[in-house]
Parts: sequence; C-alpha cells; structure tokens
Amino acid sequence: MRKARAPVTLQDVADRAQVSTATVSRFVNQPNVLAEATAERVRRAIEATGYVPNRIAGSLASNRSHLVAALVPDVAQSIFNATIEAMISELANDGYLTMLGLTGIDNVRMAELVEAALGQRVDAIILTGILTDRRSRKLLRNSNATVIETWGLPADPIDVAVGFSHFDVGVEIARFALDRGYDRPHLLSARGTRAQERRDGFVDAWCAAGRDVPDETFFDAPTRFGQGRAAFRKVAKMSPRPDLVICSSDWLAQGLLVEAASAGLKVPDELAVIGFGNLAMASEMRPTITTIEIDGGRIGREAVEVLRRRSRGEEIQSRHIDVGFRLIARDSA
Amino acid sequence: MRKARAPVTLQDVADRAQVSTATVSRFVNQPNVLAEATAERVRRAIEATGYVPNRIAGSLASNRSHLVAALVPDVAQSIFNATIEAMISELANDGYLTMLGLTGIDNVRMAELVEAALGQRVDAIILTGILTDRRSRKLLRNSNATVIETWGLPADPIDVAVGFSHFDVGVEIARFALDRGYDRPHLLSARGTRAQERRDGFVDAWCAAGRDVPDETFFDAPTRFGQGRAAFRKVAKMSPRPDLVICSSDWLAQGLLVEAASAGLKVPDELAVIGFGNLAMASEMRPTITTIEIDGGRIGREAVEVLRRRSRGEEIQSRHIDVGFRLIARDSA
DNA sequence: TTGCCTAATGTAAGCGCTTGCAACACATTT
DNA sequence: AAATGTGTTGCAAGCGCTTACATTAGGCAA
Repeated sequence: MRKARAPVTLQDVADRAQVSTATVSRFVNQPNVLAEATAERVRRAIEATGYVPNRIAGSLASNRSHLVAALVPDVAQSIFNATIEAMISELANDGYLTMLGLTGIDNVRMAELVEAALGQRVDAIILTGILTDRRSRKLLRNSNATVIETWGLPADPIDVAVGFSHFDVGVEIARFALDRGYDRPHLLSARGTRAQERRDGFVDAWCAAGRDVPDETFFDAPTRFGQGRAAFRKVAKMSPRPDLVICSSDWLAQGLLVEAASAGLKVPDELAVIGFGNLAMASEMRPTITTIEIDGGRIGREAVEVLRRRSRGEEIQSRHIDVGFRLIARDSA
Repeated sequence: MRKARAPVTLQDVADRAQVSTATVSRFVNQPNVLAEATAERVRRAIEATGYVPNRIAGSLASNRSHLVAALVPDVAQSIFNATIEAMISELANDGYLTMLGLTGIDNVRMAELVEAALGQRVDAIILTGILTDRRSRKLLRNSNATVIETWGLPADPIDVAVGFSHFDVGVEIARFALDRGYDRPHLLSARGTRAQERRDGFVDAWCAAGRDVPDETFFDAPTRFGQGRAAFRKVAKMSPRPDLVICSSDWLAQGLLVEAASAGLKVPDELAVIGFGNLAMASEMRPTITTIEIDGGRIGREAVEVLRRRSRGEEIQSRHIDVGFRLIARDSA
C-alpha cells in the first residue's frame, strides 16, 4: 500500500500563484512582508496543492535546522520526564522540534547519539547524563550548537549548565538528620551517577559534625522498587539496625517502606526513610515520603530560555544556572 | 561564547584524502565498496578534520531522512513510556533518529505536529493518540511516510495499526466481574480517550448477562492519583455502595486504594478495585492491584518491525497487528 | 595481442529551499 | 521635474550531499 511520491514543491506553488519561488518562501517564513493580495494568492495555491514545506531543504539552505536534541538515560520511569516534557513543549512553542535520544544506563550510547545529533546539525543539544567521552566533548565544543548540561552543575561545563548542586543536597540531608537526632544513617546509592555526589555531601557534613563515616550500600542504576525491597532485607538484619536510610530515589524509598510495613516496623520511629525526587507517589502513598524536591520542569524551561537568549544574539552572562532544591519533611523521616 | 562556524565538508575531506567527494560519500554510506587502501586514506582524513557528515544535505539529496516522528499525548507519567522507549531504542539500532512530539491532552497539538513531522520528511510517523483531524489524515495519506497508529485497532487505519481491542478488554473485565460474583460495578473512565471503548465493552458484556447498566463517573484525562481519591469519596457515599470500581488507569486505582485504606475499608471484601496498565506500582504496592497488562514495549517493537519490512520493500500483509492483553488477578479484586 | 569483464573511482547534475542583491512601482520631498 | 525613500517582488547562486552514468585500470580468456 505504498503511496506515490507527492512532489509538491515550492516551484509548483509558485507557478500556480504566478509568483516567484522567493515569494512563496517568504510567505512561509515571514508572511508579513508580502502584500495582502499576493499573500492571498499564495495561500490559495498552497491550499489547492496541499503543499508541505520541505524543512530539510530549508535547513540546508538557511543553515538552521530548528531541531534540538535531548539526550536522556531513559524515559520509562525517569526522574527526568518532567524536564523532557517541559522542554519539548516550550520548544514546540518556539517552532523547534525535539529529537529524543536514549543514552541508556551508564550512558553507553551517549557518544554515538551526540554524533548523530550533530549530524542533523541541531541548533542545540541538551544533556542530562554525564558526558565523559573526550571525542564527544571535543565535537560539541567545536560545533555551532548550543550545549546545555542539565541536572548538575559541573565545574567546567561544555557550554552552559542548568541544575543544582548534588553535593549540597547531601549536606542538607545531613543537616536534617542531625537536627532530628538520627544516629545511625545508612546510605543507599546508585553507582556511577550523581547520587555519588550527594553521598559525598552527606558524608562530608556528617563527619564534620564529629560523627563516624556512615555505612552504605551501592546499586547499579537505575534504582527501582525491587532494589528498595532487597535493601530493606539487608538493612533489617544489621545490628545495630540503622535508624535512617537515605535513598537515592523515591522508588528505592517506596520499596523499602512497603517491606517495612509488611515486616511491621514503625516508620519513622523504628526506621526512617528519605527519598529523592519528590515523584508523585512520594506525597500520595502512605506513609508519605520525606524527600528532596527538584523542579524538573523548571530545569527544562530554563534550558529553553538559554536557547532563546542565544538565538536573540544575547550574551549568556553565567555558565551556571542553579535552580536549587528543597527538602520536604513528611511522614517517613 | 559562540563558536566559529566549523565548515568541514565532504569536499574538505575529499581534498585531504586526494579522492573525489563521491568516494568519501561512499565511505560514509557503504564502506565495503571502497578498496581498503582508499578507505584508509579517507578514514584518516576524516579523523584529522573532525568531519561530521551533514545528514541534512544527505537527506535532501537522497530523499530519505532516517527520521521517525513519534507523537504521544505526554511523557511525564505516561502509560506509553514503555512503547516510546522500546521504539526509540529499536530505531536507533537501525540508524533512525526519533523526534518526539507531545500532542497534549485531547491531542490538541496533533495536527500541527503532524505537519511539522511531514515537513521534516520523516520516513515514518507513529501515533498513539487518536487522529480525527481530516486535513491531517489527508496529509498523512498523501505522504510517502509509513503511518503507524498504536495502542488501538481502528477499523480503518490510515496505514497500519498496532495495538489491541479496548472493547475486548472491557468484555474481559465484565467476564471477570461476573465470574467473581461482583454485583454493583462502578465505572471510572477518562473522557475522550480509548477508556470509553473499554467502558462500552464492559457495559455490553455486562448487560448481555442480564444485568442493569452500571453507574459511571467520567474524568478529564489524564487520570491521576488525586482523581482516584476524589472518586473514592464519591463512591463511598453512594448507597448502595458499589462493590467493584473499574478504573481506567492504575493511578486512579492506586488513589482509590490509598483512600480506602485510610477509611478502614477492607479490600477486596468491602470494596474491590481493578486498574489498567499494570504499571510498576500495581504489583509493588500493598495491596497489589488487579489490572490489565499491556505489553507496551512489544507495541513499540512491532511498530518498528513494520518499518523494517517496508524499507525492505516487503508488502505488509495485514493492516492490523494485535498484541493482545492479559488480565492479572491480584489482591485488589 | 585484442577484446571483454569486473571492480574502483570520478564527473556532474541535481535535491528544494533561502537570501543578498537588483529591479521596479509608487509616494513623498525638494 | 528630479531626487529620494519605501514597499514588493524577482533573479540566481548557492547550501552539502547522493547517485546515475562515465571512465579507468587491471585480470583473464581467446
């Protein structure tokens, strides 16, 4: 059932409207410059032919693709989804189309996706994972594309970074834990992610208060319910048992809580739990989860705002845009 | 900090490698036809110049974009995420890049996104929502792009459909309800979505068994926790109280269950709940949720398989690909 | 040696659009 | 009447590739 080629081009429209191709092109891109009578003729010709402008040709000629690439680890149950959603919507308002690349756990496909995106001459490329590959970094630096790293604030961004300090999150959690008088925290982190930085922040602040280095358990990302379950079983057996488990995601925390409930442990008195992300379930399940809220949507919007400024030709004042975070104390700790 | 234009073109590489542009192009697209010595020279030239092929130009010349557009209502907490993820990964393996468009609730932006995608001359366009707009349908029919509608099996697909019968899901739920002896079901559906078809299936089968048309409550999509909560409050007040609430999503079901728990109602004896989607939480929370499982990943993979066949020039045998569904009985009903 | 075939490479004509510049028609000013 | 300005439109040269077709070199059979 393949259809015949539908080669309606600018030329066809131009012929029909009795104008030059330049005029039709202007109608499509800057309608206001045409005389109303001409515009009307073109409009009718487009209508009659069912013409859809070939943006590929347009991009080639104008050297601007109106394409943005967003590279994220995954999309299935991702903490980045709010960011992605906000970004795609905002970009659509500005006439940009978003290509989504999945870099996978450990960002194994990051490098090839960077190259693919660059091959499409995207106007911007937005990263969520951490890009370590040297060749990719170099390609990005040499490209004309705006490069925005999100969800973190690396010391030396490729171009611009929009995020928050994971280290500070750790510090804040430590402060909270000290404040509430917790004594034996246990850290549950996903390996090779920014959770590591939060862990460092926690340990730093915790030890600065004269406490011993806390115990910890590492997981392979991504963190899910099941790992929270497993973690509970491990933690429950420890002696002395930790009184606070700090999880690198709300999923982990939720898994823990479910097991704690069926083991009959009182939360937070016998076991307290802190999550990360403030996913919907954190406030909707019982007990509600004490967690760190990140405004993922704002990260997306700020990223797009950077693009806007760039395309207006404005200089970007700072290479770091900090959207902050907030600890929300609820039932679980 | 804008960077200078990096105009490394095929020509630059060709000059450096002392070959024609055609040869470099072949190296990029069909490496095996070159003599090894030539290939090596080109390889080195590319390495030295940091050349990244301009796929835009390539697409224009070859009339194949290697781009696929996926149009989904949302991505934040979507039941489609598994499909999207599977699709993007599979496509990446085949050298395709995926553009993600968000059509929004009620698919308000569907039409403009269809046109934008067509403007990029995508090789295929994959829809999850329902496309009713006549102009869009016409554009799609006239385009060369493969069009795949997913998550449903419309009687007259634009091109090919991959999904399952929502009506049958409703029938299956009715069968289950009758089987378990439920008496006063209450339907909770999102307006203007395919949930409506499931509802029809249920009502059809339920009435066919000689029962009265069940009560129902409608919501605006997307369905979330909060609406499940609200629904519980409404349902709890009814007299006689329903003994089974059929929700159009697991979110809804979960919201209901949380409220039921805090109201001290016994599930499923005093109130049973059925969800839809088999999201992670359906099996991970307590009580576990009886729900309909859809293999979203498979939908994505089947869609990509259709594209593969098309690009091999094979004729598509059937315009409907049914991936089925499965009712999973758990604690909640 | 000649003729023919195959494999490897080159030549060059586009692909469908954008846009700097030129051209023109009027209106307004001097 | 000439000069100048303003608003519209057309001309045509690309943008960086792909690919049909032409060309060349080398191998092999007759």
